[in-house]
Amino acid sequence: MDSLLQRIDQEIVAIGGKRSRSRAQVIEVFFRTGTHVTVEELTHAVRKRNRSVGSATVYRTVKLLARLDYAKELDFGDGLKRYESNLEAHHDHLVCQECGAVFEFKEPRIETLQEQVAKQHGFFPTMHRLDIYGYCRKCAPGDKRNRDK
Amino acid sequence: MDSLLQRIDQEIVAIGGKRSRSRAQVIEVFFRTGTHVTVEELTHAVRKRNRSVGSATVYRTVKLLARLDYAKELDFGDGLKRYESNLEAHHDHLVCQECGAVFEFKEPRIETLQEQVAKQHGFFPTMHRLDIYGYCRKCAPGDKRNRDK
DNA sequence: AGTGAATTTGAAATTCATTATCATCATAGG
DNA sequence: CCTATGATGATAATGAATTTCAAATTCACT
Repeated sequence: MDSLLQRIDQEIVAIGGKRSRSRAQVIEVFFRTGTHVTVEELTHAVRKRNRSVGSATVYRTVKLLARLDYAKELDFGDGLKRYESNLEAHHDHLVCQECGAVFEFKEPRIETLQEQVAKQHGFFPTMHRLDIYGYCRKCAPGDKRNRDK
Repeated sequence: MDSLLQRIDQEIVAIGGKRSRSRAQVIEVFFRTGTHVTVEELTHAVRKRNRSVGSATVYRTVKLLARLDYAKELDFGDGLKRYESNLEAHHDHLVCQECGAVFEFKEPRIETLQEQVAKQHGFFPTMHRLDIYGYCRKCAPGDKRNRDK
């Protein structure tokens, strides 16, 4: 964990940046925090440690992590962006439309098919996003009345 | 096409709405327009016929179509929502990060795997979104220098 | 055709996440 | 210790999307 922070610090220096206390705190909390965080959530978590950190810094830091490929930007269509660590292997998401819970899954066969499809279209993929929306076990509707809310 | 508009009109009446000239124009242009339109594009297209249509009406109409399941809301992560007709069979998207072109594809085997995955997690899927980002044939980079822009 | 209740409209105002601005502060190299 | 420059945090600005509201339109009922 510390070595991760060091590594990131080095990369920041390498692109002409300086170290800073606030940013280091944001980064550490980000990697410790559960995944799929919104900036607001992350800001709140960081402020528990250091009340003075402004949300602009959190926005900047999380964008920086995404630029350095340590974080991935997610968007589940509810109007706010979420971020997750990009250290773990690639995975996709199951998003519950009722309670907002997000589950992760891996399915290498889907990845394979995606590459095939891209190739068929003369397309050079750099990344993809697969989100499955629906109802998790807890929120599963016995009937369909929930649907239209 | 006319029967489609009639059918939609009937549904609107069924949920307590009234017919209106502007909305009918928006709906017609929407179904005639190429797919993946932004609200801005659609507004512009509608105004060619009827200068007086306001963008609020376009926003409202396209939301209404989505509610009635005639349109699908898309989001390719560039900050604006896009809409496409929901009449055609389901398909997914290849999005070029360079020129913004969007290509559609169908891959039933991916759909099947998605349902398997959902079932494995006790998840009840209602829809999904698969977007593959990368470079289309035209924008394909010979080297990797394009990547970071 | 006329009336009235209800919906829709377009313009403008508002909302809200995100980004930019800017004066001040912190960092790091000399 | 000095200085140049990047980073910060408060605040203002941006921009897509939504809401407000008075005026216009629709439509069921005469």
